[in-house]
Amino acid sequence: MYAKVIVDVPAKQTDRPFDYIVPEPLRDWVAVGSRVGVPFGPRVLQGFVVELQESSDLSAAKLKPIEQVLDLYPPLTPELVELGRWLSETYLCPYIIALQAMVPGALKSKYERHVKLSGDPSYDDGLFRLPVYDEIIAFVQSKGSVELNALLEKYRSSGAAVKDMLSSGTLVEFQFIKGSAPAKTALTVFPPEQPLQYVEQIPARSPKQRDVLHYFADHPGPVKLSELVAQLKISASTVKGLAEKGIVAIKEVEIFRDPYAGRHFQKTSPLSLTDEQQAVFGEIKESVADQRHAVFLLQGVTGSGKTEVYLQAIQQCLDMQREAIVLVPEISLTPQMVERFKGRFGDEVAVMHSRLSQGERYDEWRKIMLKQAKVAIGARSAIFAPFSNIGLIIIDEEHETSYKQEESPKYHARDAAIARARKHRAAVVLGSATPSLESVYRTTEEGGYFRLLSMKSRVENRPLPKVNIVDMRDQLKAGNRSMFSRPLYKAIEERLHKKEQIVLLLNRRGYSTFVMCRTCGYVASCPHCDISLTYHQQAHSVRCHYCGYAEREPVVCPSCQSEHIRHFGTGTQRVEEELSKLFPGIRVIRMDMDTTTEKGSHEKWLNMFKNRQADVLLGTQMVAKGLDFPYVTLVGALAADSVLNLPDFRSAERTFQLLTQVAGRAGRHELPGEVFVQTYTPEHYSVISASHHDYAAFMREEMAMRRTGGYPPYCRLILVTFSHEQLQLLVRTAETFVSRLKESGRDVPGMDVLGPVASPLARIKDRYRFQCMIKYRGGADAARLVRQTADSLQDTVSKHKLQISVDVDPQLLM
DNA sequence: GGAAAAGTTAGT
DNA sequence: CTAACTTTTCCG
Repeated sequence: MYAKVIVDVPAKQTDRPFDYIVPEPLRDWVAVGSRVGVPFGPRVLQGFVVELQESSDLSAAKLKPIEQVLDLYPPLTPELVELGRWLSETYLCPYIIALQAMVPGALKSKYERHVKLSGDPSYDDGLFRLPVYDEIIAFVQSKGSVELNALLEKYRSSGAAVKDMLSSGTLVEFQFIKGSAPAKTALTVFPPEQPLQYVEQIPARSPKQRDVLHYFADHPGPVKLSELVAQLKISASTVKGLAEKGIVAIKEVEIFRDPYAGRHFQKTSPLSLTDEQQAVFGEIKESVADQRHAVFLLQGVTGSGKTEVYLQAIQQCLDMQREAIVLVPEISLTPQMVERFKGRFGDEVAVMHSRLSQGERYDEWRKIMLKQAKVAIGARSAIFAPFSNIGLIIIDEEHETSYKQEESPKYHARDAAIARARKHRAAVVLGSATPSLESVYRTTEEGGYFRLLSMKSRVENRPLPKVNIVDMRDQLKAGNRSMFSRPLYKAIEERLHKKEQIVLLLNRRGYSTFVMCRTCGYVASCPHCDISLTYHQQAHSVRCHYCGYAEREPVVCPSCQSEHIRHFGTGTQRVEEELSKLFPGIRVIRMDMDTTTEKGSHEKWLNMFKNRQADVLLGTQMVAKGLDFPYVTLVGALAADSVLNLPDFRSAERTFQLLTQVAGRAGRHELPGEVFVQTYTPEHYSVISASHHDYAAFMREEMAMRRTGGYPPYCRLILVTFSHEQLQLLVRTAETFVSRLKESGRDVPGMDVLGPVASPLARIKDRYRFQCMIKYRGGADAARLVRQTADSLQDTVSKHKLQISVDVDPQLLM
């Protein structure tokens, strides 16, 4: 038997399968999707089996056997191996990168290079040697074997000596692939069938052992040793005594780290649906029942009860003995959300998100693998949950940009979901209050086969909150220079008085704090990137968001020596300061990157707010999503249009979505809500239609703009970014690329190559960046042409370490 | 990606 | 002529 293997070298030349012999003893272990260790050139690499065959076209002399199988079960299903192929072709990345992206981080290849003494004392040949040789030998001997990097680190100045000893054979190198992530095990006690019949055998001087038997009489079934010891306040040796008598058995049993251990989820039952919900559910249910592939775009206003529809649709799917995947944006995967799913489906739910430790994430993934979970809920990468019989995929807040991965493979979870659903004949539900234009377009006749479902009213017919637009130019004219307009100030005052709660949104983008000199206008900027440095209060430092460069906050201007240099901008910290100045004694919870990095902090703050231990929840984007607190009656967007001024054709869409989302946080329960939107552009259609909760009006305007401007969804985009330290070479290569692509795309109708131009982020980490945009329509195979053209520049790329990055369907045009 | 092989250059 | 350095090739 022979296996085709994709090896772990993400390069053009190795981006193809290599044949290996499957040795007899490994036959039962090697399958499509297995992770294996294979000899490749001079070393052993990790790889994935993508095909098995009876014969190979290669001569027997060239073939080598697979060295090891790395996991008990293949970490990828054949379907996922195929999906990986699709990812690599659609998003133009090496196959191995796509395959790696689908397995949990714990299984990413880790190679360790170790050295040990060869045992052949050839160094003792009487020749003079530096004393450091003997030191190294003694060190390696004492440890048995040492990791090469550690050794080089320890004897940093004697790297040559280590190298010399390796080449002379005194030291030998061996490397290994760090095996599969170790499953955690626990000692577990297995009781006999009739515990009480053994009580007689226990001598009276061992009362504790009798206690154990009585315990098992009440609680049949195995139990963790540690738990038993804690519950009965006995020592482990007591149980061991029983085991030695052969009455109980103690075995190592694999356990899952349960990130939600010790928490009880209130079991919930299906709520009764409103007519609107019922209608929507009916459609989805029918498609799930028929096992027919379909994509539903569910447009439901905030608070219309989309989640309940999801829950019942999942139930339907489980009843069909099929599995379901639920994707939610990372920041709305709150404990509240998890609770709703665990409450309905209990242990059948696996939760995957970035705040879990690597081990926890691995265990959740394995629950799916071992068919212990039927529902996977998680952020973007949960779309790769290794299920084999998917009936339903739900993508909540489908318009969220976080569904697009910014690193290779630059996939969009929505499209990956559809690709998977087709193979499984599964239904896809894309839910949002503000669906993306791309998805809406695909519900139209010219755009695709999506079916539009909508829910226009909130549950129990609660009204949507009243939205007030505040023109900040008027505030300025009236002499109010604070970041709180008069109307918002009054509203805050009133809520404080009534002991109701307030959510304040400050869109950080474009408003991060920077350091500027008021005398000469100097702005502290990164020496390696074309971007200004961001001020961080705790460390009194300024930092670069792109390369991590940091320096102390300057006290005098480096340019003109003036002392009038200070930090500017409206960060959340400053809003917090101003709030406490304006409203002494106000209790503010600030949620931003600085306060939510610690594990569990996110949850802690939200719980505090929920328990009304604070009056105001102040934050960036993350306060706009999915939160649901009954006492919130006021929402303020402090700088609603900060996104609007960004040079991105999606800025109006983003503004509309953000305002609609944040407005939806108010008045979700008995108390009515009110919203204030502060803006310098009150006449903009995105602001106006958001204030009227008028999605249709916004959609009409924006679609028209996109059509005239020639932007998605009326065409598709590919963004190609080139980067290199030398500007000249960079520009020359980018120009060559563009002219070659134009040449080969000459006969492709509707394909347009723009640029090259300097990237909006013109330099990052000392590398200049140029980009070119490809617009195309319909099924034109633009991606293939781009790949061919990029490949034709391969020599320049590898010779000068020039980087070409291709982003199909980019979300950020940076 | 990394080592070996092939090709190129410079130094006596 | 070869050692040192660079480029190319290939890995199953």
